[in-house]
Amino acid sequence: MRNSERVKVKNLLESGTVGAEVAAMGWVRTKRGNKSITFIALNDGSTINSIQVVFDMAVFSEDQLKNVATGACIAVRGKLVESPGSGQRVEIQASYLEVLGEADSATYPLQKKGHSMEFLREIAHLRPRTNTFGAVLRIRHALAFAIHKYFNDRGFIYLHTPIITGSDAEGAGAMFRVTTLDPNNLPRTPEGKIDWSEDFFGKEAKLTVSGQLEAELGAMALSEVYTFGPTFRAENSNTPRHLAEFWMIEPEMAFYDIQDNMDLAEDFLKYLIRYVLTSCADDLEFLKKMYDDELVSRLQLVVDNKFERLTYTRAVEILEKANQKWEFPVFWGADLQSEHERYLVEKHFSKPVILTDYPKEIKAFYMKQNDDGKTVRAMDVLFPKIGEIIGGSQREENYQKLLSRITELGVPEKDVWWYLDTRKFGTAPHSGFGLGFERLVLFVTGMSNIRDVIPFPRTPKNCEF
RNA sequence: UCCUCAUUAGCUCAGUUGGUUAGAGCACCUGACUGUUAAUCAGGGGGUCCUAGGUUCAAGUCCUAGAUGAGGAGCCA
Repeated sequence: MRNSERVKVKNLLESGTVGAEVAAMGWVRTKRGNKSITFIALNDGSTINSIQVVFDMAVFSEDQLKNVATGACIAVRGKLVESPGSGQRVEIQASYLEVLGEADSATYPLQKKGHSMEFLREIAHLRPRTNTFGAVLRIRHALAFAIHKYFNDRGFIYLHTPIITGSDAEGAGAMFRVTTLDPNNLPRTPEGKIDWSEDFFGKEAKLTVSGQLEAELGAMALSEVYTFGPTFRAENSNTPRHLAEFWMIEPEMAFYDIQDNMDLAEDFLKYLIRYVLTSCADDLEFLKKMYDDELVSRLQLVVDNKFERLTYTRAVEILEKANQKWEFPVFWGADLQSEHERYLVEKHFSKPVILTDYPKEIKAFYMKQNDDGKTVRAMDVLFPKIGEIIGGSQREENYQKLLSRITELGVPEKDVWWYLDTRKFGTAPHSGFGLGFERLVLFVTGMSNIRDVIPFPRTPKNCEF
């Protein structure tokens, strides 16, 4: 059977004409039956739902169906009929069966019954075949598509920033080294240090931790740009919210101040969630039923409410007055801890919160300094359950102020001369933010571990598949 | 990286104050059943109790170290 004959399961279930001769291909989820009739639930990933294929054992032999067990891949042809059973609108009355790939039922690891997420991580090559991962991966795709659509519809240019970087100044954490040198035979300088001039790029190279600095270069020409690509952090983070390799979206906009930046971030997040609510309703309903009863209402909460905007200073006042014991003390100048952020979002305001104007000491060198000399125009968007989902700021566009901050923090000027150049030649007020893609998928799917919202997670001590 | 917990059949787990031959459900195999919905019913096979030491007449159970996993924290997106 050829693909041209095949109809996707989603189309058969939603709009298949009763009485039509149809063909389908997919993987067997379950088989049940007796000597006279066999039922197979067939899934091709086009939807969470499987189509029921009915085999009349007067037409098919037991031998033909013997090796068609959970996990096998088959092609079937038959008549689409109204289902007398209660679980589905239509089913295929099979007249032809082709086994494309058997799956030995004694050794195939996936069963009809539930598996733990930990076990499924060990078989990440097969877990897309489960209902849960099918739903998560379809939602992940929908979000990725919606991100491009949102920006494209608003005239943003998709800018491909480098994955390998020679700059160590991004300041967002430990980096992975990229080298072609033989670790057992490293070239040395006369002083005995490693001679990086002998390496592939003639200098030390790393995997990027952020495309922001390059995105700013794009914004200084194209006005509005965004990046959407892989990002790497070599931190030894072992939490349900961190990956060593993850995807990040970083819009960067000329002429936007911090208010414009917040407006964009809020509108963007609401658009994405609304998109999934309407286009992935089946998958969300499944995840809600299986894992998280409040999933849809939590998404609706974000879409329906104006995000609360307040300054860091005001937030510290609220936390100091809160009748609550903190593991970490709250005072002006301290970085806010998870417990503080969660209190603001989940207890005090009960909706997403945007905090602005943080002390400059706890934020990056490129953020625009306020006139008070103490704070910078940073903004963090905090969400229920997962905490910080977006971090951004208005950027410092004044050459002298940026240079003095760089000097204060000891960033080598030779590493960022090109970044400083944008402030020398035609500088402009501009802003941007970073959104961790998997954090967004985590929030939208209600999964509890970030390793379960990316097909092949990379974490400390884990690089299989 | 720190703290806590866990590791027993393919999967999920039970296993009492240390004591005879380590159990259950599901999965798998065999059989029954003329429309099932994670089908049902009957029977069967299946174990390096994470690893290495130690205590003891006796260790799945107690002690030490390690490995792996999870949760919390930090770092952050």
